Amino acid sequence: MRSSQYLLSTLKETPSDAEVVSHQLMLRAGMIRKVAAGLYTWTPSGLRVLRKVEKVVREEMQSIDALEILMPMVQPADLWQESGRWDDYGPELLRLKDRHQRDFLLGPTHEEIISELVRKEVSSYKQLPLTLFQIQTKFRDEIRPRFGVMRAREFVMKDAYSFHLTQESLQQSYDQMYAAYCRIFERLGLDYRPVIADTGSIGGNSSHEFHVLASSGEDDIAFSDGSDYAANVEMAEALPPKGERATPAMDKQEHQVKGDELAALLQPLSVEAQQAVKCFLVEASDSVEAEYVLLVVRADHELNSVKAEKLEQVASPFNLVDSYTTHELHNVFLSPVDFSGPIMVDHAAAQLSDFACGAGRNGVWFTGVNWQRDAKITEAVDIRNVIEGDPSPCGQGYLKIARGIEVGHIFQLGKKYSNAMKVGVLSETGKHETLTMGCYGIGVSRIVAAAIEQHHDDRGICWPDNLAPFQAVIIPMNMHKSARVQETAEKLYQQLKDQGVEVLFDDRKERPGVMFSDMELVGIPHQIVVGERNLDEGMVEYQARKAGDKVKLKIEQVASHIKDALS
RNA sequence: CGGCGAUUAGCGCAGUUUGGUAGCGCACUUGGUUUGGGUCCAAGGGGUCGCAGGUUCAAAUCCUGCAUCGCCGACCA
Repeated sequence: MRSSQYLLSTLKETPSDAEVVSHQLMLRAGMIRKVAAGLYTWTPSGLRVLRKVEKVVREEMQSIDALEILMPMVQPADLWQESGRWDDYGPELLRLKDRHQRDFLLGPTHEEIISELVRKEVSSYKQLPLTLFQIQTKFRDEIRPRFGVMRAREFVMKDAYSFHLTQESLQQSYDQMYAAYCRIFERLGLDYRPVIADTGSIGGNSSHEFHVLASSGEDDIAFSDGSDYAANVEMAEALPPKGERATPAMDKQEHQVKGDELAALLQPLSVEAQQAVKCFLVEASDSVEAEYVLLVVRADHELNSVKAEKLEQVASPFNLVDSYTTHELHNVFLSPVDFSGPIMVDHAAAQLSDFACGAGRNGVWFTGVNWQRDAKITEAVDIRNVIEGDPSPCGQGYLKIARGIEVGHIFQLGKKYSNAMKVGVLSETGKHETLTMGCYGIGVSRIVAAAIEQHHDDRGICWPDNLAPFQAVIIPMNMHKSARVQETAEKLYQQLKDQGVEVLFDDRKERPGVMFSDMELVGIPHQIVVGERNLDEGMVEYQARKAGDKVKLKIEQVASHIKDALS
C-alpha cells in the first residue's frame, strides 16, 4: 500500500475526552472515530488490526474443531421470553419493534439463538460434542461507555458455544478452550492471566476470565506470589484469621460523635479502623423470617457484594438498603447490638474483641463491644474483598492485587439454557437427554485497546508483529528530489510485496520528520529508511519500532532480513 | 438514575463576568522556501456560536426549556 493512496488520518493533538492511553492513541493514529457515545467507526488502520485479532482467534478456534457460523445481530423477543432473559435482563438490553410492532432486541450475546439452532439441527448423541462459534458485533447499552473501544456499547466479540451429553465431555471441551485461549493471547503478544471468576448473570458452574494486565483495567485481580493462583477480587476467598478471639477486656461504652464519616468519627474515639466494624443493611431472602439482614465487616475492609449475594440469607439480586429511608438512621450508625434479624459477620470482624461500632442511634457510637456478650453472630462468613498481603487461599504465598482488562471469559453453563429451551438429543439407549452447555467469549475489539495499553511508548503504539496494521514501512528521504532514492524505494517495495510482506510505502511528499513521527505513532514494527546518505555504499537503514537502534543493511538483504524478523 | 461540568471551524481552545463587526493554534488549499526528526514566509477556504423559545434597538454573551457529550458516584459483564 502506498500512503498517498491510503487514509492515514493522524492527529497531533489529543482529543480532550480520551482518558486512557489506548483511546488517545487509537484516535491519534487514526484507527477509530467516534460516531456517538460508545459507537465507533473503524478506519482502515484500525480495521486492519481488528482483522488481525480475528484471524488469530479464528485459527485457534479451528484448531480445536470449533465450527464457524454467523448469527443475526437482531433477535426476536420470543426466544428470549422462552429463556426468561427478556424479563431478567435490564436496560442494558436494547429492545426494538419492527414495522409490525413485533418485539426484537439487539443481541448482547447469543445463547438463545444458538440453542434454537442446535435443538432443531442436532437430534442424536452421535452428533456430539459440538462446538460452534461466530465473530459478531454485539450491542450492550452500557450505563457508562468509556475508554473508547475498551468499553463501547457496540463491540466485536468472538462467542463460542459447546454442547455435550455429559459433564466429562463439557469439561474436556472447556479444557481445550482454555488451552486455545492461552495460545491466542500468547500469539497476540499479550501479558495475560487466566483467573477464577464469578459466573455473573449468565449463570453456571465453573468459570475463568482471561485478563490482560494493565493499570487502566477496570477489574481487580488477586494473585498469589507463591503459586499460579489468580482470581477476580470478586471471587478471591479471604481466609479466616487463625487463632482464638481474645477475651473481652473492656466494658461497652457509649460516645457522642460528630459527623457521619467513618474515618473522622473514629479519630476522636482513638480507635483504629482495624478495631472497628461497619454494617450494611440488605434485603433478606425468602428463607429468612426477618425483612433485613445485617452484614458486618471490619471498618478497614470492603464489603464484597458478589460474595454476600451468595449467602442463603441474602436476597438475590443483592439489594443494599438505605437505613436512613427505612429508619431515619444514617448508615454509619447501624449496629449489630440489638439488631433483631440475622447478623452475618465477616471472619475478620468476627475475630475482634473490644471493638467499636455504631449504636443504632444517630450520633452515637459504642466502644468496648464484644461478640456474644453485647451482640450476636448468626454466622461468621467471608463477605469482604481480599486485600494485598492476605494469605492466598491456595495455601501458598500471599496475595498481590493488580488491575486487569477482561478480554476473555469461559463458562460451564450446565443446563440453564438447554433446560429452559429444551435442547436435547436421543442418547445411545434411546432416551431423551438434555444437553449440557459451555460458552466462551473473547472481546475482539477490546483486545485491540488492551494490546495498546501494554505496547506503547511516548511516541505512539509499538505493535507486536501479529497485530500491526502493516508489518513494515519504507520511508524514503526526499524521494521527490532524488531519482536514486525513488528507484531503490520502489524496488524494495515491490520485493517486499512479492514476498508477501504487508508493507506500507510512505510516498507522500512530506518532510522526513513528519513521516517518522506518523509511522511511529501508527506503530509499524519494521522501518526501512532509504536515503542518499547510504546509497553510495548500496545500503539502507533498518530500525525496529520497539528496540529503536538503527542497522545498516545491504539493499539485497532487506527482504530476507524482514522475513527473518517476522518469523 | 443522582451530583458536577461542558457544548464557539475537522481537532485543541479563547471570547460569555460588563450584550454592540466571530477569534487564536493545529489541520486543510495555493505559491514560494526548506529537506535525516512535526521547516519558514505569504495568500486563502471553512462557523446558523448544540437546539427551541424569551428579554433587548441589538444576544456566542442575559433568562427558560430541551438535547448531546464528559467526569464522579451508584449499577452492570
